[in-house]
Amino acid sequence: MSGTATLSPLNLYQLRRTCGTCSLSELCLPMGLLRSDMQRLEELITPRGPLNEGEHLFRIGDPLRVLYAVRGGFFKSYLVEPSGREQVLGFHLPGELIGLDAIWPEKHQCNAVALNTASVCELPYAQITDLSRQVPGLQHSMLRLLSKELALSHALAGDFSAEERIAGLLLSLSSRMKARGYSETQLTLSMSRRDIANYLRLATETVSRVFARFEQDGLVNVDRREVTLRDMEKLGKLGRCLSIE
Amino acid sequence: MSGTATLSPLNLYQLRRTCGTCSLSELCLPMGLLRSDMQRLEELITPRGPLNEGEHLFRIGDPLRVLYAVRGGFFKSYLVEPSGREQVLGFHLPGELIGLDAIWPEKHQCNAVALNTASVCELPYAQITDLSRQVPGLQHSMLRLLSKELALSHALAGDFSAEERIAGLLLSLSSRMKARGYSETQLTLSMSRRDIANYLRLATETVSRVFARFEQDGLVNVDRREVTLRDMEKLGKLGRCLSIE
DNA sequence: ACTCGCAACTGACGCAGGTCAACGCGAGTA
DNA sequence: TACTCGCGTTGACCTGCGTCAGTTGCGAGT
Repeated sequence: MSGTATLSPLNLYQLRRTCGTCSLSELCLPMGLLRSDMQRLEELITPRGPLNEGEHLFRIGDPLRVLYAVRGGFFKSYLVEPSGREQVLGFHLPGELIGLDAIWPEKHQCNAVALNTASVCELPYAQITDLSRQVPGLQHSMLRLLSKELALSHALAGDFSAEERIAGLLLSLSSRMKARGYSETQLTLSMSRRDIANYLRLATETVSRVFARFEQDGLVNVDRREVTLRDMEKLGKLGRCLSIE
Repeated sequence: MSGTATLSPLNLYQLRRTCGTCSLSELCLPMGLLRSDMQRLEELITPRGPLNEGEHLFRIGDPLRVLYAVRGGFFKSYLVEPSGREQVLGFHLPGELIGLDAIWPEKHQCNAVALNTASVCELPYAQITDLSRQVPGLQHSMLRLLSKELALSHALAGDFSAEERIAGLLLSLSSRMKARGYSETQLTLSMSRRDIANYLRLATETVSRVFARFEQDGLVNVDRREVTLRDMEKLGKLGRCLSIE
């Protein structure tokens, strides 16, 4: 469990509040900024947390006041259709920005909720865009992040089989965890089977069955929410199309 | 056919090349800009056309040099999966921007092709972002357009039945045509059944069958690519979730 | 008028994955 | 220990849509 230590609530307060010393700065909004520009960004940022599991960052219709950068913990974003059905849009790891889809029309288009104990940085939207006018790199970062999210959403939209979707999700989580310094083969899923199924547009039963089949075929080991990726090559063949980043 | 006259090649050259007098300016990138700012934007823009049906604007991997604003005609964007399968990402009407998903990583992520004779405005990306630093409204427009595309992509990702998807597409086209001054009930589909099917993640046969069923139930009249929407209310009930804008 | 080619339509059939129901299991609670 | 509650798993069954194959109809070229 030492691998996930910095995600635990105990350590949240030990994280420095400056981007300059934040281990996530190379993944997050300040990515690639000059030191001096990064300092100007830091002044706008307010840390917030800890949030408990199930606590919401924002809800559909809330006015866009701040964007959020995940600092620790996992989030999911989801929308609620008129029918009442939920639709999970994504899972958000430390270093990732949440709320970008609210820029038009300045209201949040989805809900965002913590999947476990978590903390974030608040980035006041108006001030960030002001600053981004003076700091070209920042402007580009914003556009880049939005553009990337769009590409991801496009990739997910294709019609893939249940196995491809699940392999894709596992690979995506794996590479994102690796980029954050964790093991790329030992994953702890923070989300329920229902969230996974909903995100991938499958039934929870199908997720269970595919996990079981993957285990039988030696692709993974699954123990509740602990997953070990055993055959990255085969997983890669299955999930290639779906793993951006 | 007079309703679609301004989309025909003959009239392309009669369109003024300035945003200020372009009938699309309220839908397009310059939306909401001051007159003086709009003029600065105009100076960056190069008109291009006519493009013939099947001619590509750009292809996957092309470096991002310019963004394109559709001036006349229809485009589709699509990507090609490693397996060789095509995946239609969207249809683009006059006034809409194409190429936004190339901002990260500065290479086009998809192909864009004219569905009929068409023309565009070229917006040099580097200069647009430079200008957007001085013109806050422009920066916001860029973010807004990207954010909107993201919301649309999210909406399309849900698991909807074939009927809901097709109703949603018809409604989306209807409202977008209406915003451009055309009839909201008389549509001329510029895309083939295969493109529609591919875009909606269905089989072409399913599209045929749903069109037939809709016609039988009095929701629409279909004659090849001419579609008349007859019962907007029922269509709305079916497709509500899918029609953003 | 004829063929050729392609887009669109239709019917028969099969299957991936959804639905429904039963059950196991761990975590709380008392 | 027993009782509940939610999550996850498994099996039996069902169905919407994909696949395949065949037909129709329009436009272009000769």
